[in-house]
Amino acid sequence: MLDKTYNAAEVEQKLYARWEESGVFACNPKADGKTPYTIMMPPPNVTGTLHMGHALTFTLQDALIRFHRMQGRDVLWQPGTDHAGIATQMVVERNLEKEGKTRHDLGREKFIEKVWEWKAQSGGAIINQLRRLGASADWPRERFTMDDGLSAAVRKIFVDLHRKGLIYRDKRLVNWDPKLHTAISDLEVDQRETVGKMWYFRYPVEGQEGVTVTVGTTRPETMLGDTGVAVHPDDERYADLIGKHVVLPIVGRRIPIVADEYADPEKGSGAVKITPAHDFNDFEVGRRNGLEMINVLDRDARINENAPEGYIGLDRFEAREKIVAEFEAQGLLEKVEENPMTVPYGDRSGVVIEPWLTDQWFVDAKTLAQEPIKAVEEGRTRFVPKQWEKTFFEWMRNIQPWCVSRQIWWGHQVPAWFGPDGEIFVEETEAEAQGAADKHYGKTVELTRDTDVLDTWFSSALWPFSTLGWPEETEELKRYYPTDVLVTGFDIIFFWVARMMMFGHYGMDEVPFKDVYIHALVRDEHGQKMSKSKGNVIDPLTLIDEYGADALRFTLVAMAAQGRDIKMSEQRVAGYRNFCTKIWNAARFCEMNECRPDPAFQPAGVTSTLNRWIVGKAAETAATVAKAVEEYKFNEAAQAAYGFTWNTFCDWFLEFAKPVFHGEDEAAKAETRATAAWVLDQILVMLHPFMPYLTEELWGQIGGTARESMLAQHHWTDAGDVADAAAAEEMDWVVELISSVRSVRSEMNVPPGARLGLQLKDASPETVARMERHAALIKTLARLDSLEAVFEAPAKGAAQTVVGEATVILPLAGVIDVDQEKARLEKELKKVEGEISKLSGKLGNEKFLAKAPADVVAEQRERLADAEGTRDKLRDAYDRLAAL
RNA sequence: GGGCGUGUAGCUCAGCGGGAGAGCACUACGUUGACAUCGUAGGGGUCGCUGGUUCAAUCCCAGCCACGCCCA
Repeated sequence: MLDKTYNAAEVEQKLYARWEESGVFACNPKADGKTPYTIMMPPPNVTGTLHMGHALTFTLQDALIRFHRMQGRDVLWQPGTDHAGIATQMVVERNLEKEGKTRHDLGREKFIEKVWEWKAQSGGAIINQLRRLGASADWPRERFTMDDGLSAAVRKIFVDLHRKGLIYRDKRLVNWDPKLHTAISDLEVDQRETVGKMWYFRYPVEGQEGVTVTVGTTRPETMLGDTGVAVHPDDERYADLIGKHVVLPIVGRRIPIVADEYADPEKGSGAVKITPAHDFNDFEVGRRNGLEMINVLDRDARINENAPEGYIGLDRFEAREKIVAEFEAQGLLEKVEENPMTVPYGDRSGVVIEPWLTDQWFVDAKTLAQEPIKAVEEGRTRFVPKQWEKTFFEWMRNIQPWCVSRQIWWGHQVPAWFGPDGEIFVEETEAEAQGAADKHYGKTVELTRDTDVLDTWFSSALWPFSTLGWPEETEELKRYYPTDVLVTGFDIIFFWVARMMMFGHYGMDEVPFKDVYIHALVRDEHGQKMSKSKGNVIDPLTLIDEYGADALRFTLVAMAAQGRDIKMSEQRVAGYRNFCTKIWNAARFCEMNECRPDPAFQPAGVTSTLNRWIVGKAAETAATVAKAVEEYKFNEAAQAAYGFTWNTFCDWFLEFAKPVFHGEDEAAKAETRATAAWVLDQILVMLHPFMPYLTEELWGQIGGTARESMLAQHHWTDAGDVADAAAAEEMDWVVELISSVRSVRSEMNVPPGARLGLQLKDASPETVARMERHAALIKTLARLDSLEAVFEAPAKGAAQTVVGEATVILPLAGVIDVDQEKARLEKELKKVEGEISKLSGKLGNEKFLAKAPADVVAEQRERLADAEGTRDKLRDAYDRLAAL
């Protein structure tokens, strides 16, 4: 006997262990005849803990995975974590800080050891949190981006790309993080809107007493590195100054005035100062005009020795104040304005990023982007929803070189060695580099390895094939690549999706995934982004503790409509917890009434209308759910399953079944029991991808020892053609009749316990037959004690309503309030008359008759006839009442 | 400035060329032996605004208003 209530916490723990032990989550590379279905789990940061965004993405992935596993596919859900270079290094450094140490005290090698120690202890907590969510990944295949195999893949592709000239070392401006002392990619820069200041400085023109050029700047300290002033070539105000020089105040440097279209005559004074070493735009201007590049900042963004005495060593913001003060003192500060602007911040460090001239490794993203762009254009990779293709194209077609080197310690060290003269040897191993160097120099020389490591996304970009053993030609690689779908949020389309596509094409010569399903962001119930600083974070684990993993999962699935963010509310989770309870209780009811699954049950073979109806509906719902999941319309799948389970199965079928179970007809009883059990099984099957725990538990308990397998690996079987339109029509009529009687009773304030007689006036023989066939359940559910077909006027004092061609009469002698009943009938009449006028208006329109499709016209005619019939019967009923 | 998206019941959202829907909330009634984490019934909407296309527009098109996100 099932417990009175479902205990999620207990069941979840028990079942997860059983799933894992029995190996149902494992893929089977040797399974001949089974089509593979593969999803690469986007590896969460090893430093991460489960948040709501993870809960959503992994629930959807698990739903897809479980669904396809139940469809008989050989499923691989490849799990793992990434090493999160900067984030992890920061975590470990913070721990060291508590001991009063820095990573430099330890040295690189010892520090890396510490990181591995940290990873062994507390890293990867998220993996266990994923288990609590019910994620059915192939855990024994878990990978980490710093694993040996994956690291070998990184070295291999780096060397390969370098040989083809697609990775190169270059001195360029990069986004420099002065706190973390590393370059970061464009994507790791957070552009924040602020209101800053625009300072207008006067630069004296050389040899022209009293003549100055005014330039605006938002970063005064960069003037120390100015090497030119630009004006627009067509700007008449400055035409005679082009080619002349200004003398840079404070510094005293003589710098040219050049003509360049970058200067916007409409903005400020029309003249701009050019600092090629500290601004991306100025860098280009400088290059076009042959301007000098003077770096005035050190790695901490302090002023370096290229600046005048008195500024050296100052922090950039101190220098700014000092420079402004100096200009003011010299009378060269024209004005200061408020200036709305965006300022770049490092997304990890939170400090202002400086464009800084350094030697870095770059990937030629432009070249690598070509194949992925083609793949999406040709539909070999498909974005769902489709509009994300635009975002993808937009970025890929304007892609900049990708700076992949980072000046940190934790990560894949760049496989490049420098000779004594700076010659670079890029090889997979030190020995190979030494060999190449020896050959190059004709003697043995000492090499030093590049200390930089690679951007974490570099290794993540290899994930779809490095996890399968690449560059080895493993059977997994052959079988599971390309993968079926990548599921992720739009925020990493650039970071990761695009880069996987670049490297996938490069390494495997094929798309890494056929579909990219982009899901929404999870926000709080007011639509605010969840963030620690706002304090509006909802912890998925807390919700799991309180409502169970299934309730959380179902909430996320039900709300995952394409193209809309999810506003997470606890109330909604509570609602779906109630749904879990509902299913549990329905199962209890079935159990109490001896509805046991019969392995020999043939859904197509049931005979009673009731059973034919529910079997048809169940099969229809299962098909709807399957189709919706295949189209990534998770909310539709959830809604279909929810509606069928609660509204059709529980509210109607089980209620219909009660009179059968309490009746005398043993054959009907047996068939209905078997049907109920079968339909309940169907419900468990179709809900399993969304609610794995509850469904698995019930599957086991209901089946007893007879079930040989767990639901997680049960095949989603086809019920065959069991649709029965006649049965559906008949049961719909029964439902309508009962609903009408209930409605009248409620509106006429008939006490719920009172048993009434029902007269059905002017019903067709078929309808009378239906009523008789379902008399027992109509009586029970509508709380009636008799049913009778009549053709004369009803007994005095009766409530009436219309169902189909017949009038339903409920004698309420002495109980009925005639005025109230009149009012009720008037309301019904008004409603139907409104419909009649709408329909007859339409059908009276010649253009409608001429142009609308015939079936639409016919349908409107039929509806009009029905409405008119109902109206006439309601009028008759009203007249009879009025005649009293 | 460019791009994308969103405005439908009090709230959260489905739907999307021919009958306005769900869940929650709300109101009334209800301990009928599965379930009060429940049942039954009910109220509630100029489908953002303005035009256009169409026999027909919440749905398609254009413009506008409001909000959100991404990129510059």
